[in-house]
Amino acid sequence: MAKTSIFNEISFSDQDKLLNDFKARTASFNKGVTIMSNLRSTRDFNIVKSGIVNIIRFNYNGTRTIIETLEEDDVFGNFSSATSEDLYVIAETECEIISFNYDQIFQRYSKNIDVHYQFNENVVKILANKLQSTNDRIQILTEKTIRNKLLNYFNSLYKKNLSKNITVPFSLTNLADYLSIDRSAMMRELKNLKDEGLINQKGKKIQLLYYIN
Amino acid sequence: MAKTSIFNEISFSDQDKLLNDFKARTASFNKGVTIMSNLRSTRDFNIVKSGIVNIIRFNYNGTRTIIETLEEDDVFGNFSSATSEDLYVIAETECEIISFNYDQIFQRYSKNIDVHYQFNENVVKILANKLQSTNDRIQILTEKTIRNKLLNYFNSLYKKNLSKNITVPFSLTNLADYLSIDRSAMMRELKNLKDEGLINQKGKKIQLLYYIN
DNA sequence: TTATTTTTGTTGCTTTTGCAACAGTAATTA
DNA sequence: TAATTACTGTTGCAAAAGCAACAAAAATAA
Repeated sequence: MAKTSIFNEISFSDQDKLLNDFKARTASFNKGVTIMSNLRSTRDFNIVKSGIVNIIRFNYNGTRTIIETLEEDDVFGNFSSATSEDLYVIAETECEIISFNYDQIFQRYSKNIDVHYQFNENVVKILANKLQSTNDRIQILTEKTIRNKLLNYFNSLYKKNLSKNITVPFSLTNLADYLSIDRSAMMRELKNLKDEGLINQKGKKIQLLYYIN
Repeated sequence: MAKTSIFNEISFSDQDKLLNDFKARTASFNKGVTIMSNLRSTRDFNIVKSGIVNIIRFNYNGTRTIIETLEEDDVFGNFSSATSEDLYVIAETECEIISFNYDQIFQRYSKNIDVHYQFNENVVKILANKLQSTNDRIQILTEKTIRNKLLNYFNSLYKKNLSKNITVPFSLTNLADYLSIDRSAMMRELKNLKDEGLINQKGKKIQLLYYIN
C-alpha cells in the first residue's frame, strides 16, 4: 500500500470540477499562524494544497507535542483527533488549505461519477495509510524501555528509506516528545547504544550498525 | 461521528448481493483458534460476521498485547497493522469471518451502484472512526505515569458511557497489556487511587469519585 | 556580525516502574 | 463435583526512567 495523494489519478481540470461540486473553499495562511484551534469539532475535510502544516497538542505543563506533520496533498480533519485535549493546526510555512464539508464526500449523484469514484478510492487509501502509521506509532509507544522505543523507531525509519544511514526528521527534543520519553534519559540511552557499538550518532544523523531482520 | 457498522443502511438481501459481487468467502473458527498469523501481509478486507476476535501482538519476551478487540460487523485488514512485528488474529469466541480482496472495494461498474455507494460511505466512516480511536489510544499511551494512563483510560470509558460506574471490558491482566504497563505495578497504583479516595474498585468494576471536567 | 534563543550533551539524585514470587479467589473444564 | 487453569491482589528488591540543573554547541534573529 504505497502512499496515495488525495488527487491521485485526477487531472487538474477534474480536480477543479470536483472541488466546485463539493463547494470547496481555499484559504491562505502565513507562517506560524493558527489555522484551526479545535480540530476535534470540525465538520470539514481539509486538504493541504501547498506548504507545510503541523498538528500540535499542547500539554498541561505548557510543552507542545507534534502529532503529525503534513505537506502538499495531505489531509486532516476530525478523524485526526483525540478525545480529551484539543489539537491545533499550525502553519509551519506559508500555506494554502482547501476545505469542504465532510458529508460532501458521500454525495451520490455527482456530475463526474468516475472522478468521484477515484476520489473515494483515494480517500479510503489515505485513511488506511494513516491508520497504518498511527498503528506503527502505537507499536513504538507500547515498548516498555527507552532502548526498545528508540530501536523500534529507527527500524521504522530504516524500512521507510531502506538505508542504515537515517536522519531523524525533527529535533532530538521533539523526538523525545514524539516517543513520549524524557529527553535527558533518551540522550543517556543513545550514549549507551553508541558505547555498545550498536549505532553511530551525531545530532539527528544516526547510523545503524546492527543486523536488521 | 457515531459508530458505523459496515452494513449500515444495507438490507440483508443487498448485503448478500454485494458480497457475491465481491466474491466474498465466509469461514468459521472455533474459540482460541488463530484466524490469521500475518495480518500485515494480507490483501484481504475482513468482516467479523459473528463472535469476538482479538488482534494480538506477541512481544519478544513472550508476553502478548491486545491491540484491538472486534465484534460483529467490525472489520480488520492490512490497515490494522504495524511495521516491524506481525500481528495475530485470534478467535476469542467461536466466530464467522467474511473475507474478500481489498481491491474489490474500488471496483467501478458494480451491478448495485447505490448499495456500493453506501458501502463505500460505511468504509470511509469506519476507517475515520478507527483512526479516532487509535488516536485516543495514542493519547493514553503518551501519558508518562501509570496513574495518568489509568485516569485517562477511565475518562475515555466515562465519556463513552456517561457514567461514573464503569466496567473494564476485559480482565485486569489484559488491561495492563492494553496500557502497556506491568500488571503488579498497575494493581499497586489502583490501590493508591483507592487509598486516596479517588476511586472505588473491586475487580473490573470501578467507580470514579473525582470531579471530571 | 553579534546577540539571543533553542538544542544538544552530560550527570547526580530521586521516584517510579518492572520483575519475581506467592497466596487466595474465581472461572473453566473434565 | 473435583481438578485444573486463569485472574486478582500483595510485597521486597532491582533496574529503569524522570527531574533538575548546567555548560557547550548550533541555529536563528536583530
